[in-house]
Amino acid sequence: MDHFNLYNSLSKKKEIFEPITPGTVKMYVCGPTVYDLLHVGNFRGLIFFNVLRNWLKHLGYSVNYVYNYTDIDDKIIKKSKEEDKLVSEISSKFIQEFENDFKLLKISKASHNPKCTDYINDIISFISDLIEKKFAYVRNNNVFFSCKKFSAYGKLSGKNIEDLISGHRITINQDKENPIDFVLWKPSDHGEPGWESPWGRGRPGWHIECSVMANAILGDQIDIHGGGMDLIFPHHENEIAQSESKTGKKFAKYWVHNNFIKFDDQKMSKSLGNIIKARTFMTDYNPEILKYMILSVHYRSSINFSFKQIQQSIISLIKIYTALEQAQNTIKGECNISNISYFKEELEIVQTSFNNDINTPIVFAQIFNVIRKFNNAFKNEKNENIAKEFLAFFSLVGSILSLFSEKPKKILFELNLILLKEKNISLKQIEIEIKKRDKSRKEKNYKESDLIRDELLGKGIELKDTIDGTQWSVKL
RNA sequence: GGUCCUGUGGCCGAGUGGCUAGGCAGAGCUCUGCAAAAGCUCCUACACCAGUUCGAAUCUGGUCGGGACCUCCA
Repeated sequence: MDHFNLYNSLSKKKEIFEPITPGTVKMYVCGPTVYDLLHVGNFRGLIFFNVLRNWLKHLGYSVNYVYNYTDIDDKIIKKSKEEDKLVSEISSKFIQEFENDFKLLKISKASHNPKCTDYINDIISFISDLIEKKFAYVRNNNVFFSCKKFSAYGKLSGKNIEDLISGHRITINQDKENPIDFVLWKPSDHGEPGWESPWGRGRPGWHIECSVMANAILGDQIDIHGGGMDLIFPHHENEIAQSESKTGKKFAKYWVHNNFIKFDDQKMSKSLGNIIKARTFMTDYNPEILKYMILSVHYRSSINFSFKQIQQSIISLIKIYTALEQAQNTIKGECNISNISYFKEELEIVQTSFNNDINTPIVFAQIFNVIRKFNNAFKNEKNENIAKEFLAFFSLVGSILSLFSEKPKKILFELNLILLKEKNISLKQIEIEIKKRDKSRKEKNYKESDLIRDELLGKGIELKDTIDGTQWSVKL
């Protein structure tokens, strides 16, 4: 695939990617509502869209990437009441917490991280414009968007207005002309945060902020708009309605949506209590594992997290870093190879796969092919050039995936420690046993040394004798 | 009820008309004091039924199963 093909939720097809303005890409991804720590699901989008951005940059585009914070919302207000704190205290706390989590991922930041409350004036003038153009109406200090005025309503989600009205699941609001109309501005009660507006003191509705911030920072038309697939309706549908009604232009050229993370085959949800916070995951396991797991499945398929899957990912990462360590140990001096020839074929497939709607599972398949090829070449002699090319391959692919930049020795130890947690043995015990065994081996008392090794193996610990001494690893 | 997605080997997971990824697990071999790592080899599947086609996991129709959205949600 010579061109970059990207699946567009709007056309439900892969399309050749061509930005509106040649050479530059404007990308907006809906960020979190900041009222709690984020879960791994939120991070799936973040990790995927980072790869998309990296790939676009690799293709030579200059990318303007906006990832927003929704810092005014009913959920934040609810939390502020529960905790008797200011809304701004809650939101700034969780923005900070998010940024702390984000740093652990070691991926580069978006170009902009706008906050909704910094754009209240823009929101007010955006809404005023919609009222002027008769797409919105005022009722009792509320402003509603009139969906039937926007004839293309439903084009993203494939819904039609009649079906939505006949559905029983829409809350009837007396002020609405039509049950499916949605609120652009609503009044704030005493004690709730609010801003003066032509419609009284109030705050923005649920969808307007993304339209406004995208417009303020990126302009009337953007190339890529992304988010989780549950945002398709109503959030993104409503964004289209607002933005296109205001500007009369097509809002986003490509709509890109990532699928969900399930846990033990169930959608993560608060009611089921199976939410995994990103921080918990990264503390219990490792950010590298999170990135690896998320990218090892195509972004439009759902992923299932389970303990077994996590273990498998750890094993795969150990395999990768073991080879990286081998290569790094082989080369002397700098590794500054720009031309990869030994792994040319695999690299081409990698590029084709990224071009094919960011098909990361195929990229991983190539990574393992490259590892096998490298190990094969190293069976007989240690060829420094191949090691350098191997590292160059990983440096290139790793920079797009934002993976594989850890120090092998360090992460291999950490990964094994994670696996060790599930075993009934401590690191200290293992070290003592290894010393005992070394002594026996030096005395050529192999019967004794094998006994020690077999006992450890029985507990799930494998020993391997290397030139650097005996090392241990966890066997599943 | 409406709209849409999906069903691949023991497990995970790509592939969307012929060449049949990759990982984990399992078996055998090479290497090694014995192991491990690594390599080689094997295990080779596409829910079911019909149709289109020289040829289908891949297209079409139907059946059955799983899931999402329609309500805040990544």
